[in-house]
Amino acid sequence: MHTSKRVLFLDLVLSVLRLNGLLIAEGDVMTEELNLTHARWKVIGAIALSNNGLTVPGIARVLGQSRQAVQRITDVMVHDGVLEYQKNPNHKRSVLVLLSENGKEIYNTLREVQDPWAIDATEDIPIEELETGLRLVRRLIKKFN
Amino acid sequence: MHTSKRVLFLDLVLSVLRLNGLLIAEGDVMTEELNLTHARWKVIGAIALSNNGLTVPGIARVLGQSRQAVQRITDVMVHDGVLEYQKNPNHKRSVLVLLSENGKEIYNTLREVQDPWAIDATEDIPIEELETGLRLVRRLIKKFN
DNA sequence: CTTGGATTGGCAGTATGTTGTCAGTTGATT
DNA sequence: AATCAACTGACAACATACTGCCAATCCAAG
Repeated sequence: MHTSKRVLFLDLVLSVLRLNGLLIAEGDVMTEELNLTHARWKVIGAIALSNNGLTVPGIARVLGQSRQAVQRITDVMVHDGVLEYQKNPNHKRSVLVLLSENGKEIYNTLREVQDPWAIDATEDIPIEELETGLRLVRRLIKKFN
Repeated sequence: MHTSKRVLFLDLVLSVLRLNGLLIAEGDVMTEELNLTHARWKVIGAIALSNNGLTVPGIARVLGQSRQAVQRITDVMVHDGVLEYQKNPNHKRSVLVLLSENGKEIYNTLREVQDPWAIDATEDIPIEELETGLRLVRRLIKKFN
C-alpha cells in the first residue's frame, strides 16, 4: 500500500527545507575562496544570465526575494568592486546593475568550480529522474507563486 | 536532444532555493493565527514526531541546523509556554524538550490547517511523481550530508 | 580509574532575509 | 494635461541562521 499523498507531501516539504540548507552550505564552501557567499552568487548568477543588466527590483523578482534584501547585497558588492551601477535610460532613479571586469572574472572562476560540482553531484542519478524532479519543483513553485 | 545534466541540475538547485522561500512563506501565512513562525513549527514538528522528547542538539540534528539556532527558538517557546524543559536522566546538563499541554493543542490545530493545505497542494500531482521527487531530494540530501 | 576526544550550554558577532513606512518616479487612464 | 495606482529607493525593526569561542559534561579507550 502506498503512503498517503498527504504524508508524502509533508515529508517532501521537510526534505526540501533540509536540502535547501545543505545546498547553501555547499555553495558557501565552494565559493569561500572567491570571497563570495550564497547570497552573492545568487545575485551574480541572475545578472550573468541577463543580457543588458537588471535593476535591483528586477533581480529580486528573478530570485523571488524582497528588493530590500537584494539592494543590501548589491550595495556591498558594488563597494567591493564586483558589481557596477549604470545609468538606466528607462528610469531616472532605478539604476542597472552590471558585473564589473572583476565580477566577470569571478563569474568565470565560479563556473570552473560549479560545473565539476554539478557533474559530480549527479553522476549516479539518471537524467530522467532529474527531469521529473525539476518538473515537480517547478509545478509547486507555480502553485505557490 | 536532452538538456545536459549539468544545466538541468543547476536549474534544479535554483528552483529548490526558490521553492524553499515559497514554502516558508506558505507556512508563515498558514500559522500566523497560531502565533507561530516557520522556525517554530519546524521545532514543534520535530518534537511531535519523537516519542520521548528530544534534546536541543537532537532537534538540531533532525532539522539539519545548528544547535544554537534551535536553542534560541526553544528558549522563546518555553518562555511562551508552548514547550517545556524536562530533566534528562541521561545527561546532567542537556535537558529534554517536550510539548506543553498548550503546545499539544497548538500542534493539533496546526495539523487541522496543514492537512488540507497538503491535500490541496497535491491534488493534481500523481503520487508516482511525488515519490520520484522525494526520492531524488533524499538522494541529494544523503550526498551532501 | 584516568585521560582525551566529542558533545553540550551559553554568549557574541555576523550574514541574510522579512515586513513596514515614506517620499520620489513612472506610466496608463481619463 | 491632470491624476492615480504601481514601482522604486532608502531607512528601520525584527526573525532566523551561521560561525567561533570557552567551560562543563559525557563517554570510551587505555
